[in-house]
Amino acid sequence: MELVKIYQSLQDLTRLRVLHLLMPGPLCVCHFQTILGEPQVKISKHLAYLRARGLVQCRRQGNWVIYMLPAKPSPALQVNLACLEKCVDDVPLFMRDRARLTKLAPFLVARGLGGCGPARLRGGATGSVLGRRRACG
Amino acid sequence: MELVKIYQSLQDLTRLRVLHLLMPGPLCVCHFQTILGEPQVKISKHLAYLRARGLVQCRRQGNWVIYMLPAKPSPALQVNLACLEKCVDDVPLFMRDRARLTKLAPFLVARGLGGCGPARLRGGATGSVLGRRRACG
DNA sequence: AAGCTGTATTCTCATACAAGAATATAGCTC
DNA sequence: GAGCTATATTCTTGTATGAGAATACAGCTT
Repeated sequence: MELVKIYQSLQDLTRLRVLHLLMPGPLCVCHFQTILGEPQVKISKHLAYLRARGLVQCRRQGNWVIYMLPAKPSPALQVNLACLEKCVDDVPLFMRDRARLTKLAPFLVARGLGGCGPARLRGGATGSVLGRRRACG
Repeated sequence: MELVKIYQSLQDLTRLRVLHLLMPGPLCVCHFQTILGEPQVKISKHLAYLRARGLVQCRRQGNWVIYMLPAKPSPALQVNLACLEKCVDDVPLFMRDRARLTKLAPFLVARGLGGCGPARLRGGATGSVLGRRRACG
């Protein structure tokens, strides 16, 4: 049942915010972090969750990974995204997210075809060696 | 976030079927059992779940308990129920549920203001003594 | 290749359920 | 009030998932 998977995906606030931010267009991970103000792991795992269920797709662009809604979303997904947008239309948190998204607009323009712009945030990284599957191309 | 609660409630197939069956009008528990073909406990617990989150209301009618959608559903709930109906419109399982519902129509007419009609199924009962909260009036 | 930046995955712990068995209740009916 | 019917709740077990810490990587850049 695809519908159930969709609802499962929508059952988390962070994921709702992510999807809502993707409606206007693709967005790169670092922007999610900036806009949502959530830690890197959290964002990344929710994106992975959505990816695994086909609610989003992604593409690597140099060092950045750009997420977007599916090119051809299923009817059920389309309907539900539309529904989500309608329901969220006057919820402060979601409006604020969109407002922040708008502020990033200048960079987004460049981002459309290129990488990311500035946008600094919390969360660092380390490094080591291993070998498993990767998410994007 | 009310929306999250709604999506959590919609994330289970049995609950989706229950809500879908309630769209045309109130229904008593035994009919859910008959139509869905699921065990009594399962139905009862999902109804309790929905009740706890305000997605359904119920009223006792003698020995039976009639469930129905909220008299005044929130905008978000309304939108999502409409969305659900749309998404489910051509899914065999849901169509079958509705078909079965229709077959029960004669009883439903009587049920509207009264109790239940026939409709037998699995699952018995026992009896003992204790004291906690009840669900309906 | 070394180091850095951006992002993903693994591990661990805690909690939310889902399902079924057993049992509890309420409201009949006799 | 005893027994029955319709429905609900408790207990138990297994699984999904959420959050965070630590770590793994990929693709720059130098």
